[in-house]
Amino acid sequence: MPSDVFDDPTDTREKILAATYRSLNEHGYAGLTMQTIGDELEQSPSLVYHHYENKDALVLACLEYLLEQFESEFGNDAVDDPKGQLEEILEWWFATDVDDEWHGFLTTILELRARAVHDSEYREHFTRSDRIFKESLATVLRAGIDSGAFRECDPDAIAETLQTVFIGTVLRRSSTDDDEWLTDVHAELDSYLDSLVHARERSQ
Amino acid sequence: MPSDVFDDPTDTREKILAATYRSLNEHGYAGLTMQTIGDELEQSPSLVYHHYENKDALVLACLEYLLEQFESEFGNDAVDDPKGQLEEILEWWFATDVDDEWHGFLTTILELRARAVHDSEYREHFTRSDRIFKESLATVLRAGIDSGAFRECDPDAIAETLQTVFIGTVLRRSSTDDDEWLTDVHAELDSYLDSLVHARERSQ
DNA sequence: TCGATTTGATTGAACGTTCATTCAAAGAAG
DNA sequence: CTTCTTTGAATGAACGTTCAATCAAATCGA
Repeated sequence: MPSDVFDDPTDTREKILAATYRSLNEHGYAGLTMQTIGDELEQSPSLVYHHYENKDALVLACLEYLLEQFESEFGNDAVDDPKGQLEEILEWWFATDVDDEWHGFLTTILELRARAVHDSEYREHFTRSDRIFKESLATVLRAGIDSGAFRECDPDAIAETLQTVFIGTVLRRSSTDDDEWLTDVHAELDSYLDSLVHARERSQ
Repeated sequence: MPSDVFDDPTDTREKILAATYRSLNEHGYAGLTMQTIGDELEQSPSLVYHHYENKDALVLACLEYLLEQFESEFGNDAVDDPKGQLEEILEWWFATDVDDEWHGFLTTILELRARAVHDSEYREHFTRSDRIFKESLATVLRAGIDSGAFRECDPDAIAETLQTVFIGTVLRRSSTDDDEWLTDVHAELDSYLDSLVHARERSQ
């Protein structure tokens, strides 16, 4: 996702969101000041106040924008190859050699998630975004069950589980220097899916 | 763990750590000021500087203290009932009606973990603490394999996976308003352990 | 068409606050 | 008296936010 987002923002509001995102990426939330946003924007920090109420409103708007982007990209359209799609998602998630843009994106979102702990506006956002993301996973699973690629299982429970693992993975990757456990977890998750989700050989 | 920690700190340094922990719990890292620590301590903020270099050194010392506490409590002593112990850990983790002290503790640690994203000192701490915690889980698993309660499986990989799920769970709980997914994830994790870790009926 | 007027965008300077940190001096203990 | 502990006041930097002042473009009236 990170690539195409904010690629050619035409209007000022969008430019500001882009600058906010870049600034967030570079300095993290703790290092995010109206000044760095202004620098990134190559315009005065005061300009931002002409378009957004205050700093938090700005960051929330940025978050909202990214979510909309996700929705329009991965919005639940028809799933043609559930098994392949699930594998693809896992590959994506566990890729170790992934370019830093994607990892930076995840880390940025993660840092904002930490703010949700003590800020209800952020919490509401992530409650919603988790629901959307989970639904997106569950859709793939349901399609697989319908097509016989997956056995009769609880798509919602599995989607929630996958999401929890994903989130845990992102957090661990961003907050430790180790990476070796990644392949272990990936392998275990494959085993889990193999034995509980993927249809048994020649059962359909 | 939260209960007994900092229960009767005798010397000043420990009192300061206790006050830091309480302040962290109440206001979160973002709201942590030398002033609130002083208030909690019922002494002047300047006193803290007589004992600790600066704010970050203090928070890191606090984190370190909590980790030592964990090590001395759950340090790898002999495991007598691996299966029961594993279940106990899971119950603990997924308990929804848990008193807020435990949840507050996890949330506090989590918030500090978010700092690790942009601060290598914190990152080093969590790298180490993850390793310790994982080893603690792996010890239980290894004991189970030796005793025949668990089948031949990769204890390290499973421990890493469990830990990833745990961390993901804590993060999701602390950053969203939902809780329903908790039981789903717990159930899936049980299935996973049942089919891949627990020994088959009457196999030993 | 051309000047006047409004509107929105943009800026730089300034304000007020919060906070970590320092330090000289007071207090307590032995 | 000396040493360690503790304090209150002061410092200085960082930062979010405000605002009066420009400026360009659009709108309008005649």
